[in-house]
Amino acid sequence: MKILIVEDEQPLLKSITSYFSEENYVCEGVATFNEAIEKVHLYDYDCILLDITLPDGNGLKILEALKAQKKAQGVIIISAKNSLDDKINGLDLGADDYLTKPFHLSELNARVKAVIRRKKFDTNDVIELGNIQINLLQRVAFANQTPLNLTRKELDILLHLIANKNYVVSKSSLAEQLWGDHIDQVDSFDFLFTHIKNLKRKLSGASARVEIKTVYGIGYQLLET
Amino acid sequence: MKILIVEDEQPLLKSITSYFSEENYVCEGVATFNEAIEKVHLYDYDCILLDITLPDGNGLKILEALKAQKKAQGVIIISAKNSLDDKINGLDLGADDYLTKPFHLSELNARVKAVIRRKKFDTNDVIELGNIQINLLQRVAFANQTPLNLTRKELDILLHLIANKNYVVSKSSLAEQLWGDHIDQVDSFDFLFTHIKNLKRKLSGASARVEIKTVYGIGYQLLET
DNA sequence: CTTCAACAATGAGAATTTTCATGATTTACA
DNA sequence: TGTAAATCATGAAAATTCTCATTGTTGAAG
Repeated sequence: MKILIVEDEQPLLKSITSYFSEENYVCEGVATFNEAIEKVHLYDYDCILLDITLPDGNGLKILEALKAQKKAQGVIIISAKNSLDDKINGLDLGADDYLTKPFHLSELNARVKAVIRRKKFDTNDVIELGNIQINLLQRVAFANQTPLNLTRKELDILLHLIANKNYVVSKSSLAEQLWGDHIDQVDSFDFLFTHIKNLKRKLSGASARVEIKTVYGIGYQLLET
Repeated sequence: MKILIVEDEQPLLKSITSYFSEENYVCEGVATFNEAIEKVHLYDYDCILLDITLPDGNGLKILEALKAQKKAQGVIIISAKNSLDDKINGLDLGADDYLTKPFHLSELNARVKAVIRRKKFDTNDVIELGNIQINLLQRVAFANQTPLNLTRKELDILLHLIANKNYVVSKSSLAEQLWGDHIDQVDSFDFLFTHIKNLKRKLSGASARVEIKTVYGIGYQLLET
């Protein structure tokens, strides 16, 4: 997951960046209107955190620019508490969520997760990746026309990996996805290993053109092949 | 679950009330400061939705009153969009969440759920009910000192029933609790019946002083005996 | 008071999930 | 490099969860 943080207050920018880096996001932070415009044209992000009160231009302009190119990233607007009317404008212009300062980083985190999820999955009921197709409504997956017969947990893992395609997903992130907040510190990832093994077997058995690469000590990474 | 809605705009009050009734909450709605104060002193609520711009007094006063008596209900403040500074005051005065108009009822619903959950469970790691004890951290349950050996799903069901003690919990509500948003419309509750059966067996087997009463056509209800 | 249809309980078996013991790989570091 | 410790893969067994067929119950309508 890659996010762009547009924020002119340096301390806040730093704390957001370090928080989300900690959460295993790839973060880029910029402090000015021009940098933001440039980044947005050059790279793809999964989510953009946008402070709309920038010194060299109104952040809403960036929102318009984002809408013009139609990439699939989510946008969360951050604003100072005295500019609330921007909320209406921002949401109208296509932002996905809105947060006023001051806020807790955990709240921002929750919203980023929600926005990314919505963007990735909610709109289309069928996900395609390489020769894999997943019908989210029926929760069934195919590789070429043939069903993969994934179990619930296997599908959950696959979806989480697809949502973070090309990025390394930590074991604890996967565990959280599978088990919600039931357990804070999982003492063993045995069950994960097993599910990953079975998932890999089914995928390669159906000659799916994806690879689940294991990243030693960290987690797993899904790549198209 | 019982909630009090304090809101002077009649149409909004009605729509909130009907929405949450639909969601199987017991709702009471009042439109004035005095009514609210009275209700709050007479009854216990799990959550109070509080519009702080009332005609006959500032809603924040109610918050103070709530803090004075220390019942365990959650409070969510609702305010018009131009009174944002109330947010700080409200949260300082002990509100649990804050929402500005206009909002989606589903968002309000999500926050109510979150607040109730936090209030019910997060603070103390051990729940007691009758002769039942549940350690939430280890997720183990006892009746008198002996372990009930509940499985994950059984414990989830029991917790959801305890959270709604004395109220009838619909089957779909339980199913959602067990399965998250995986399935929208469950076609069969067979798995629920089975888990309930096993849970009942384990509870009575350990002579726990609670009863899971089945409410024909609706769901289940947990009572102390 | 019956009868009927919808709903719920039950037990058995199938499928999935989890645990565990063992063996293979990777990495750090001497 | 070589070795040890940590991490991961694997297969089999145990535990849990889910499905299904059957039986029992409930409440509404005649």
